[in-house]
Amino acid sequence: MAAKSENGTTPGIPMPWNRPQRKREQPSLSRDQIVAEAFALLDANGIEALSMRKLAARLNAGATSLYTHVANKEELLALVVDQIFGTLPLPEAEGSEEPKVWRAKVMECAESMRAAITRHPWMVGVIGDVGMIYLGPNWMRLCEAQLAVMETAGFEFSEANEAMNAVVGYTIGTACVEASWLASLARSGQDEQEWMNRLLPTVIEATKDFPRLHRLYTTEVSSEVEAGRDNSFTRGVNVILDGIEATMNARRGR
Amino acid sequence: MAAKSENGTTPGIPMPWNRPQRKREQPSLSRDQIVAEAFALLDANGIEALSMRKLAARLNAGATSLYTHVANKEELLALVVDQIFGTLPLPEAEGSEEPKVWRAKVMECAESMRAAITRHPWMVGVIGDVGMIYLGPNWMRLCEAQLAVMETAGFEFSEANEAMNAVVGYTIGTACVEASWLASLARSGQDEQEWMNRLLPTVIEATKDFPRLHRLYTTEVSSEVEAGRDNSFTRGVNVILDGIEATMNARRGR
DNA sequence: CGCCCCGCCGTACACTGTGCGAAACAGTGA
DNA sequence: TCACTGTTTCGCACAGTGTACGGCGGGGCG
Repeated sequence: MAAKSENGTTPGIPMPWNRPQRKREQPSLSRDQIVAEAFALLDANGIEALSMRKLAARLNAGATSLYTHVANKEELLALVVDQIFGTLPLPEAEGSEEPKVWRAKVMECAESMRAAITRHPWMVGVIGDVGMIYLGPNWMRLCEAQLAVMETAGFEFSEANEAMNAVVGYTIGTACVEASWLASLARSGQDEQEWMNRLLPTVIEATKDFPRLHRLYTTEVSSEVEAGRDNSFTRGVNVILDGIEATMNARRGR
Repeated sequence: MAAKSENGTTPGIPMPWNRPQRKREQPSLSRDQIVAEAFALLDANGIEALSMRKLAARLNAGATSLYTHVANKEELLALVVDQIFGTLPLPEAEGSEEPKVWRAKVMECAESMRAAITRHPWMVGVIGDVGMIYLGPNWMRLCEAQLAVMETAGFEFSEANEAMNAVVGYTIGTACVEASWLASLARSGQDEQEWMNRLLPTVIEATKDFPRLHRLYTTEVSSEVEAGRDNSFTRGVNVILDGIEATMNARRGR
């Protein structure tokens, strides 16, 4: 009773000199720190390396402490994803009147978006868990900028929206397929070329009944896979841009 | 002692007449059954309703029994996904020489693929976990058929491949965005229109700094959201097909 | 009959996200 | 100085997860 308040020899009683003495030594935890560390963890070891406990350990914090800054894991992931989109360069609308200019701007935007997804392949596993990604501020900023480009290029509002959806849809779809490949590649821990060499025989065997795919895999993919993917993507976007431009010209013509 | 072997009144002692009497009554468990039941579970309650234990319970089996038929959960998911692609109609190549015909065929293929994804929105959360989906037999059959259509339409091999990638990429990307929306909608348990009405004010508030998006959400989306998505998708595919056709015409012209 | 093999399953392990209540702390007013 | 308040931190616990392992029991074969 008196022992407790006065000398405190009872083990576990906090005394001034051995007290942890951290007077909230840092802000200690902030949403930005958490997001940043989660990002690092994801980039380092993929999606299954991110658990609330591991993340908290990295931050020298208790697992459940995170929940004062982040509602739940889903929200955390949404924040991380939107932060990625925040690193992409925003296209500027000015000077987009000429076809070559806006095409280049849209192309660059698509390429950087694809690069972001393939550089962080774990994103593919995240967009499924997280609804509402496309309502994040950075994502919206990106969309707004791209719409602005299309509008100053001379598109009507709904045309611009359609065009953007086409490009963005293609970009996300392609990049997701690529990223799911890259993610399973990262898990295997092997070089892309080497992993390809190991996998190719199986694929060729599997495509035995499909002559066109067989030809595709035996001839096309054989060398420099990465550059091949880059070129393929660029051509795909160009095809879409052709379609978009044709649409606008048709409207002007009539 | 004697009671045990002779009259067996002790509870739990197996006696011939109440013995389970299954002489391996069925194959009892098969890969197809497992996949089918997993599919049902996923369709009923989404991705987080599928655990090996729950699935096994549905099949009156022990949890770990599944592993004799399926390597792990990832493989199971891959099987389920490929089975979905197996239900899609295969386009036939014959008669695809005329532009209207092959465009219609490709369009139908894209639409059915999108329909499959949006009807089973949990797929979005799966394509991330599972690499190698696009090496499943049914998926490959689909690709082969689409390539055949493009080739008889007069495209060169690499052109056909490019065209298919463009359409498929756009389809997957768009459908995934839609499905992620639909999945979070399914979790909310509300009607799409109602959920939209509840969400729209927030979105409009959030887009305050982005005039074009603001306009988009205040005017465009207000009514009949589902039909709107359908039309938007169709127009997107048409834009891409325009681009593809232009590419071919350009080659013929030179 | 005995043997082996293989499908089945109970148990166990390591790990997950997160609710709850207690603690530690900063700030305020008396 | 003290009590009180609101916020942040965290240990514990719970209900689950995927799946490795070892045993069990029955069918097929010698």
